[in-house]
Amino acid sequence: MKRNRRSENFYVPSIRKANALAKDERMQVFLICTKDIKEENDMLDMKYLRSNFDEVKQKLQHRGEDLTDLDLFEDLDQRRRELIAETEELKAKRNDVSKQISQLKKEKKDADAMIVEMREVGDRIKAIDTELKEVEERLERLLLSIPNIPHETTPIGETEDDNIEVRKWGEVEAPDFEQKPHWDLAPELGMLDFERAAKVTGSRFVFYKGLGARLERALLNFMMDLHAEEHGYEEMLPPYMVNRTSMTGTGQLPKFEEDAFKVEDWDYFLVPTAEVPVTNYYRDDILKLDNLPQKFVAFSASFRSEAGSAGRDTRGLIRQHQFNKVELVQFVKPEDSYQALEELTGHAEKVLQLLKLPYRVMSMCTADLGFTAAKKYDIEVWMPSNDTYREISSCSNFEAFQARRAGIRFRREEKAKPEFVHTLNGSGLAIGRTVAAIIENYQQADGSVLVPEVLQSYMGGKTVIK
RNA sequence: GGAGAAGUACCCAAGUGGCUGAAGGGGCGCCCCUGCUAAGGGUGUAGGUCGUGUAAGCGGCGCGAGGGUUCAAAUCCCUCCUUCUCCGCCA
Repeated sequence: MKRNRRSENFYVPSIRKANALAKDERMQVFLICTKDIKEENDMLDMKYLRSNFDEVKQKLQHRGEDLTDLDLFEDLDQRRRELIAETEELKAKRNDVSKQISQLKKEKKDADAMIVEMREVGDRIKAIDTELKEVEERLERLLLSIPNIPHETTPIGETEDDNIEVRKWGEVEAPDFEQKPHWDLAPELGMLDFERAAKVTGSRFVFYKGLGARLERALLNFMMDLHAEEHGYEEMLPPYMVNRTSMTGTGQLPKFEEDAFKVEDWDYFLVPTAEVPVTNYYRDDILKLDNLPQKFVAFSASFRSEAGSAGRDTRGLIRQHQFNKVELVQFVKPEDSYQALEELTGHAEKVLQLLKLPYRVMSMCTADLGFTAAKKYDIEVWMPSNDTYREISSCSNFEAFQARRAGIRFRREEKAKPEFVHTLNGSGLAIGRTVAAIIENYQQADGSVLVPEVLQSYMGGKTVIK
């Protein structure tokens, strides 16, 4: 019988397993496992959870999540270890006796009694392993459903109103004419066409055209250049579809499958953000210390089902099913991650500063943190049509949460034990929302839109769109 | 899409049921010899993870992945994944 019926390596096999299942069995697996996730990644370290159970539980309470399942942990964990002890004892015996059988056979002696005995042992091992597998799957599901633990500097709160403004940049000036929302102005200027996109695809899609398309492309190039050349990120263009294991690695799955677009007949998903492919780039890798930090800037389209957002931001570029985004991703040593978060946030802010768009930075409270982050800053740009600030970037430190799920580690020294890296990411920025902000903030009384100075060279010298 | 071939440790690679709980090279570490130096000799070299233990250690697992046959699987069977070659189709 195959010996590795359970996970010898707690992180690695799960990835392979999922990939192995990815193609021909995918239909079947999808049917069976959608609600029955078999990933063997865990979210919180089991040993850590075991010895700090009450503390973890208390910290998670601020997130307002249902934690009743968490109480199952201790029982499952104990049962798992009992079963392991049992099966391993039997396997040790089998290994030992098999050697004796081999020896007897070589000497042409009778080994039938031993063989009969081992047959029984084999059956018992099989039975125990079956139960063990079941227990481990339940444990996995449990661990995968536990959100990250908030950092101590994350404000404790119950709603988004408890988010804290960290800083504000730029002056918001009310002009002496009535500003049009971008969804009115841009179609008038021939930059965007929502109606035809609705015809061609459906709601929450858009055609960019003329100088609108040019502006989007200018922003994309401007942002990529800034981060690659000034901020030290390596440029990357990732796949727009990823497999289930990747989505699980970064924490979009198993809990939030309804938010993603799934490719029919494939166990692939359209990326909701470049974070997924870029972070999973190093899945199951052990990085060398010299290679840390690793910083990537990636452009991709992002696809979101916006399930549960029906009726919100129905007009304009703010909430589309598909939007372009430049994403910053970092892999860093644990002790550097909070400084890295400040830097990364600063890199995203820099874009708005150069575009001269007013913004503020909010520290997300425990209730608004999302499933995966330990700490998160949202950068919100001034949006005249809403008469308020709107999120244009989200910068998070996941600490080891994603690294643990995805098996991304590093070694401090040649022979040292691998440790989990910390991962971070942030939009730098969401391009569609930036276009909206520019159109609204840069519009003139005559209905034209000025081109921000830093973009003019990317726009073939154009200074105004009219 | 059709037809073939292959996946073994950092790399190359041997290996068709028990002496392989993985030969042999290369590389790398250490030691020695020699100042004939694009040289010679010796020696060491799974990594990881899980369980157990204060620890040293002990034990389980490991040959792309998953499953099966067997007392026993890198080795036999099934399924899948990936890579390569040829044909077809195609941005």
